Amino acid sequence: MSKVRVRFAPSPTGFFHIGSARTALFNWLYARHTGGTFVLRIEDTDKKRNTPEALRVLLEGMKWMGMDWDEGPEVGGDYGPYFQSQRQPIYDEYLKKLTDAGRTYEKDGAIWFKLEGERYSTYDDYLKAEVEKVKAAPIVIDDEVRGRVERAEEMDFVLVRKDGSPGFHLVNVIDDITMGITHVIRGEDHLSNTSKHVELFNAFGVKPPKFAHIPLILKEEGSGKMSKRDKGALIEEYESRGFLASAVRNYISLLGWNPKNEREKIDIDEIIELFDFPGINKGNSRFDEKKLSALNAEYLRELNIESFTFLARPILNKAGVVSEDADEDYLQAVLTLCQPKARSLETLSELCGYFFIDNYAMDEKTGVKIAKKSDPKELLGEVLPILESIKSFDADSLKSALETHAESKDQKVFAYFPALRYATSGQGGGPDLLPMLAVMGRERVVARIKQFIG
RNA sequence: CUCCCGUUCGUCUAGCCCGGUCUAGGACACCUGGUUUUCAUCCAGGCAACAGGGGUUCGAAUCCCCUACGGGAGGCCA
Repeated sequence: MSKVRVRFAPSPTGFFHIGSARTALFNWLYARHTGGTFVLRIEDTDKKRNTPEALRVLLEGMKWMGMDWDEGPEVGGDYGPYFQSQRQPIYDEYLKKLTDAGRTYEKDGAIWFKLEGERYSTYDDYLKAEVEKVKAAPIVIDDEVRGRVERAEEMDFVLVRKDGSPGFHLVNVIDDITMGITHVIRGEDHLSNTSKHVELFNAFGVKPPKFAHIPLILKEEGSGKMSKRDKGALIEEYESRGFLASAVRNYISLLGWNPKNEREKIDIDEIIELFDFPGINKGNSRFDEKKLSALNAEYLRELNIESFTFLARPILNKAGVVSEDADEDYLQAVLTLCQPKARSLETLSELCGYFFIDNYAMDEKTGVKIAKKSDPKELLGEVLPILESIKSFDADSLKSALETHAESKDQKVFAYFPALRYATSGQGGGPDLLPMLAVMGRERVVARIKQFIG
């Protein structure tokens, strides 16, 4: 059996779309699973849209997701060039084969592919015109995902546009032939195009590769497939929002594929091991950011504190919560407390911002709730001297000192907790209170309580 | 308009190929309870689906047909 060669052939548009990312991912996974080769080919024939910046976005998105390519831009390979814009001589050569075989003709300045079969003229409601159709023999493909699919082309199609540029169907097939592609894994939106492609493979006298048409990702709300403008459609957006690449990759691998072992959080090595065509679903799937977030939160919590700090720092910088030269030890101490509570890096500044800034917001609901039970100022007034005078400002010392005081007042120590938390953080919830106060430090805690009491 | 593909809880899905073990399993979300000083943690429980109809069969989520619905493709976009 020949070695698997798959390709991801995006057209740089300036965005890295989640659907493209998943197509890339499935190709990459299949290559890694089979020990094959993953080729990255750039379909940059549309000169207007294909800027260096657009290419950069694409390559960075690939790298962020951890999808490395064995052949393509930056790495080269034996089947190049890997930019369609540089492959014109190859297209000319292959087009000539078709022309020599009598399978092309010119019309309206463009070059068309000539189907074989009986021709007839008919009115087409979609084209709103009288057109020539062909009774071509049906093309049968044995799709790795869908099984047998039969479809007959009924109209000649354009090979070369009248401006001289080669069309998608032509270049796609020629590139797959010349790059030795063995498996074409792509979105189901190409399933109907496959009969055109197989016609071309046949005309070239080349055995077509295997096809695997994967289901589409539907937009979260409304109908239709996910498109650039839809919420959550862009990979770079997840990156900037602080999602973990491993979580995004894990989530989208589960959109249309299933490991059948009832587990959902799976590391990439295991996904590679399990990934194969039989696990790919036929039905389209709808994107669900909540589920992505849940998975992301799981990944986030199991990060070691160094990695967590490394990722959190720029996010907190950006939110204006932590300065560039913030104290590393304090930052890490705070994050150690916050990490188990974190659901996303995106909301981290809301979760732990008060550790760093003094003008934190006071949550009104919590304020009302606390005031109902007791007078927080009175409670805080009682414990303030203790906090000011305690020898060591650590969690254990605070605990025993506060307990002793509470007993003297015939109170439970917990009676003081809500007010302490609220005064020092403005919130009703957060990390364990005593360690939290210890990390904040005496100076900060005392100042905040004084400020609160007024 | 034509052709192609699909349809299991709100969502992602297991089960379907090789019909009985499915009073349809898991996960996210949601609800309830527990733990906890609190909470966006953790634990337990709950709600909730085989699109509809016809067949085949002793028996169908599983096989066949029809309908409905969803998605995609078809104009020199890829």
